[in-house]
Amino acid sequence: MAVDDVLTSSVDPGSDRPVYKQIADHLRTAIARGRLHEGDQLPSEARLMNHYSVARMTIRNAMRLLQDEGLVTAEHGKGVYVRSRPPVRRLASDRFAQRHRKEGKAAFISEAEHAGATPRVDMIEVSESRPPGEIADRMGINDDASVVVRSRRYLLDGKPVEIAVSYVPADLARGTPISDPNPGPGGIYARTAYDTDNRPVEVCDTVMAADVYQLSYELPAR
Amino acid sequence: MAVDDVLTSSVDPGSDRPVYKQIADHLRTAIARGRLHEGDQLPSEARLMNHYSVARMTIRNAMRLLQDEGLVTAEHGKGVYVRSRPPVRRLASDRFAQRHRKEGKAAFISEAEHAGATPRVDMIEVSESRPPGEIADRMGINDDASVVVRSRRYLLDGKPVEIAVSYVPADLARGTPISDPNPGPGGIYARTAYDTDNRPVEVCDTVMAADVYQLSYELPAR
DNA sequence: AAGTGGTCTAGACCACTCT
DNA sequence: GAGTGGTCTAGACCACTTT
Repeated sequence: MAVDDVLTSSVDPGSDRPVYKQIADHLRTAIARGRLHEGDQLPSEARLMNHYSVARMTIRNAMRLLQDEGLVTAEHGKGVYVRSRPPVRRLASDRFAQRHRKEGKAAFISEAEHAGATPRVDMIEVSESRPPGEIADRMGINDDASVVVRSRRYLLDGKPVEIAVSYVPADLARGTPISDPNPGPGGIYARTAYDTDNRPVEVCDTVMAADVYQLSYELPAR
Repeated sequence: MAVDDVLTSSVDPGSDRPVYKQIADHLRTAIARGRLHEGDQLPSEARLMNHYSVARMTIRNAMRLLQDEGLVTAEHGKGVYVRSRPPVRRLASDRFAQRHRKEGKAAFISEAEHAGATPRVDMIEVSESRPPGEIADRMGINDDASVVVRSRRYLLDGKPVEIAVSYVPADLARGTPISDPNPGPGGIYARTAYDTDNRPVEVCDTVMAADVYQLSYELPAR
């Protein structure tokens, strides 16, 4: 069995490198060298505990590392597998833009349901305040300028997978549906023509769960 | 103290939602609502254990969640802080392309040293094989076409932060420095003119550690 | 020395999947 | 029912930072 081929090495408890990282190294190398192929099941936690003679937490820390790296996925009750297919959702550059153009919510829900998950969007907050320094930089405005901040959280099956915070200059947003917690169908982009001159009209910070998303971009070599 | 303002709520052990996620929710909300500001220190693990009456692992799981979300950073011996500055490295779209154009290694090392970290690049492997199905799709070539696979791992202070695997059609790579494990100064892009026709000449999969990188893009609204 | 997060042990019970 | 990963407890020792 391929699973057993992997269990050939041992760890050095006296090493500077933590044991769980050494174990993760072994498994990562096994994947990189093709001893574990896409879709293969990794040895179970019990097996790995037994092989390396360590506690379960140590194995789980190693597994978490590989999950964070996107190399494997854990399936409750089944096992841990070498990642083969795109994960739940993939965002290519244009699709990404497309989704955010539609201001997320509706597109997120339809995509999630298509993937068989239960979506939820909550923590919708709208407030007017000063932008963080970095945001101000990116918008090319002053630190003490006023911006409308909109934040939401996206959940799949109760699990938060994305947090989006967008900033729009207050003088552009005031009195428009942007400053309404529920902008209605179409989202804020149903409004047109904010791009009358050359200044940025929105900055959106998006934080996504590393084990749920796979981002894919096409970049010019230049 | 701001730290104590956060410790106002309790968890429901009987809830379907795991306790550590409930705790993460509390802290996340505190950050979102501004009760914890950028740069603020979160309550220590000991404090949180005491407040929520849970084991340390439960607190650490909550913290890990927030770290994975990029909301906080842990500093050994000091504390956990609400993320304020860009993390170790930030990759804007063009800088990203730029770095990979230079084929990573040299740029990575100079950037890392500039950030005060000790860089290492290892696990450099070059082999000729069949592309994974998804890669073949992205390159617009057949599953049984031959590609040159180059993989490397980037480490900061011994911690792997990035894994890059690039694929180049074998007929383009064969006999060129691409198929040499050490392509010499300039990397493989020192070679010119692979873009004679319209087919992709390289696909590069990059996996980055979620708590080290911050990706920033500018996307057209279209 | 005291406080912090990092690693690790050795258990426990649970939810899920498969047979 | 057996096997799997998910959550949780209650400790321990360590490395790092600050006082």
